[in-house]
Amino acid sequence: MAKRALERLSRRERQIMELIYASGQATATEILDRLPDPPSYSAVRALLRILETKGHVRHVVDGTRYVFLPTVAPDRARRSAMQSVIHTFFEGSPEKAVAALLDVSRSELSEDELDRISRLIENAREEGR
Amino acid sequence: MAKRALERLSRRERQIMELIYASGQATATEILDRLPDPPSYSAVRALLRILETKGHVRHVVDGTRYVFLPTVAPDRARRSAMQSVIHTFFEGSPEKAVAALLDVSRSELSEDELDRISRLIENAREEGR
DNA sequence: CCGTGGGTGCTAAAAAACTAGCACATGCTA
DNA sequence: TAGCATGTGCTAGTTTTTTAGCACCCACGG
Repeated sequence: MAKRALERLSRRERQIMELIYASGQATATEILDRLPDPPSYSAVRALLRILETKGHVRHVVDGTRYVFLPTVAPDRARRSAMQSVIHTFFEGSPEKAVAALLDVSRSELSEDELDRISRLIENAREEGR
Repeated sequence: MAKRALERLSRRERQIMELIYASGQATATEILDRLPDPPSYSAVRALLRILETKGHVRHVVDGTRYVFLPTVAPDRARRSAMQSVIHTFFEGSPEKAVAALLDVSRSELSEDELDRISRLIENAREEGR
């Protein structure tokens, strides 16, 4: 699969991929429900078929339905998404990205989470040595 | 401007917006140079005109050329991008996002930067109290 | 003061994306 | 077991996107 594959998708394709990434997996119906300006059910299925042909998703059969999954491992997808945001919006600076991240989610972060995040940074520091 | 506006853009429009966000501003020529599968110069200009009509960019005149800028303040755009990534790829968990972020950019982070990041977290902690 | 290089706007047409609807399969239940 | 609900594949058509090319404008150097 080509790098930065998300960049090359059409609008709908991308919307669908994001939903699938967000849920880990999804059926046509679920996707239809969550899609903004929802098209027809048929249209969603057609898009899914295209995405499958292009290699972005695969499906497994669950009873009578198809459940669609990303072909790229979640872990890889995440890193690649994060990298891409850092590059596009933060001039490649992880520091600025962390700042924005904390800012955006300040209210939802508990003490515990902040602790764990601190620890992550400590680890990074160790490994840098 | 509607929220999550990036979601609604066509493929080329999105590619162009990302380039403009990444550079802060850009001319048609610059965009053409950086666009993957570059179209014609004319095509880029047409897209820019559309983006301007839709309110995503504005231009200022620089000598004889147009320089295009995002209409959304960089700061807002950044937060919104970060929020969106957290939601789509990290199940809404800032902690997981930070982990990935550190992971991805481990090699580029200096001691100093790590220090500054630690301080950001301390601040967040204070404010939480 | 004319030609050239580098701009711009606009339009028409090609290409790609998107969509609806039909035909068919399967499981369930009255 | 017939009917219904819920699936799927496919095709053809519409709509949107993307594109090239033409007409024009201005600055500048010879």
